[in-house]
Amino acid sequence: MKTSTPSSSIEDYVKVIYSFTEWQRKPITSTQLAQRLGVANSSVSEMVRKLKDQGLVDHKPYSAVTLTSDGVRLALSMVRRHRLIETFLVRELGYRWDEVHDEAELLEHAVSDTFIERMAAKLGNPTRDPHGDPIPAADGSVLMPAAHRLSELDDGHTGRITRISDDNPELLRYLAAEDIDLDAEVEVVGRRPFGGPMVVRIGSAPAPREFDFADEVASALWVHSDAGHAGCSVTES
Amino acid sequence: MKTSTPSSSIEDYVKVIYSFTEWQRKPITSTQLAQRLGVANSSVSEMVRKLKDQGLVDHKPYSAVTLTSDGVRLALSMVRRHRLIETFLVRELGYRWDEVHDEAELLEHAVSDTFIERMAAKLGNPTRDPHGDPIPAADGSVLMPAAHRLSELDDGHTGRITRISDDNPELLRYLAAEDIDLDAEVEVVGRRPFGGPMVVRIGSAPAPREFDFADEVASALWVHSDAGHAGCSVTES
DNA sequence: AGAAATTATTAGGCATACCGAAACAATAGG
DNA sequence: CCTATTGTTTCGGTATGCCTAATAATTTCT
Ligand SMILES: [Mn+2]
Ligand SMILES: [Mn+2]
Ligand SMILES: [Mn+2]
Ligand SMILES: [Mn+2]
Repeated sequence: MKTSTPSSSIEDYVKVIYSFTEWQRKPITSTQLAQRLGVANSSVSEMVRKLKDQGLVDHKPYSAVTLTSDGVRLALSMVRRHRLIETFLVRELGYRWDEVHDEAELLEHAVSDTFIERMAAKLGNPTRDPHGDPIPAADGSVLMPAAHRLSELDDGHTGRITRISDDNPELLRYLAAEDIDLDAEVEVVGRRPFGGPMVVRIGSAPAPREFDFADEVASALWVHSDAGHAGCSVTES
Repeated sequence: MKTSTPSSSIEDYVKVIYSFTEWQRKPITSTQLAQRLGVANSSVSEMVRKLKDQGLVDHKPYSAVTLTSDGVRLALSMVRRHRLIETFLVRELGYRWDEVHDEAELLEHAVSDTFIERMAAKLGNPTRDPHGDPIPAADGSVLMPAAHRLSELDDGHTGRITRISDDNPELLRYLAAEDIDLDAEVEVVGRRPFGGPMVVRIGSAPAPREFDFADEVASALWVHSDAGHAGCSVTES
């Protein structure tokens, strides 16, 4: 069926469906969609039917929702918008990285393509946002950094922070207060016994600092391995 | 009745009601509101009832619509938003003055107060937008420049362009192409006979240029009289 | 003043996007 | 394997904001 100009709700649905599989593996279910969007399950069922009618998703009743190629195209364009706006807010308007998400969530639906492309040009066509998420290019190509959750790395592993999950603003404020930012060096020192926090060394040679990270922190940080230092125990099933 | 957070439709209605009286005298009627908003008269009747319920307008059936003090407050905040965004688009993103209106019309509803105030600070708290319209301050105070339509000035009158009505993008493009901008010096040379165009000299001493302005152009340009050069024939009834 | 034209309001509907409750599938446990 | 729980969809209904057509008030013209 016809696509016309998608409503902002449609745009958000598609963006959430895409984002769910960006760093995970499995496609999203109705309930997960509902949770992420903050709407009732019944609303999702209705909207998914609409998305399917418009050729944006594939869906068989009672199973997960996946994007069609049209859906991916729309999602990438929304993700690009969102992340460019976040970058702009930080670089040009002095926002902190914990403040940008909600603003971008609304602006992404309101600005024109012209606005986006002029903004991108002004920013020098950045390829990642303030949280390290990759910004898809205008042609839809994405450069996904190879990264793993800090929480899943073996003891002794070293690397740099590539991405920080942006869905908990409080966590972002904590990290900012501790002066932990993208590209910081990290080393897994070890783990406290009985499922306790992870001990991590952060910072370069002169002044490395040690932190005890609760699992919520360690699994929000994504690490790119140092060159030359081989993989880790994470397996992609 | 309660005000909650006004919808973007409500914001547009209030803004249009305010703007109508900004450079004119009489309050707006239902039909004029409908024309400006591009909706049916019946839609206006319904929305005006809603605006009245929310305490934003005064209205007696079959008569014009006026803003309450709450309505004025909301309108000024929307006008401030709109004009700051226009200024930002021109100064920071390289938009031309005929391109900014539509973009601002959507953005004004989507950005936060924080965004507006950081933008204003970055721009140095400008007091007029790219078309010369005054930007209300955050506290609601407005500095209206004393200006009259060029079309209503007597022959021989001189002054500077203070404002250019922004509701015809084509006219704005024409003026830009002729290099006519805010603050340009103007002198009314005379009028061609039988309701013909107005002859106007524009530009400073070294290279003044003469133009024949159709009434649509002459009434879109607003002029602030030169200091020391007394009034004109316009009377405020 | 009375009829005609204009302007405004009301009535009845439509589209979008949400909700809670009810009905229906799928999976998990005993 | 059959039932209980969980997940998903369907049903009926709400709130906005828009429309056209019908009606009502006001203004204008003769
Ligand atoms: Mn959004
Ligand atoms: Mn982000
Ligand atoms: Mn608007
Ligand atoms: Mn303007």
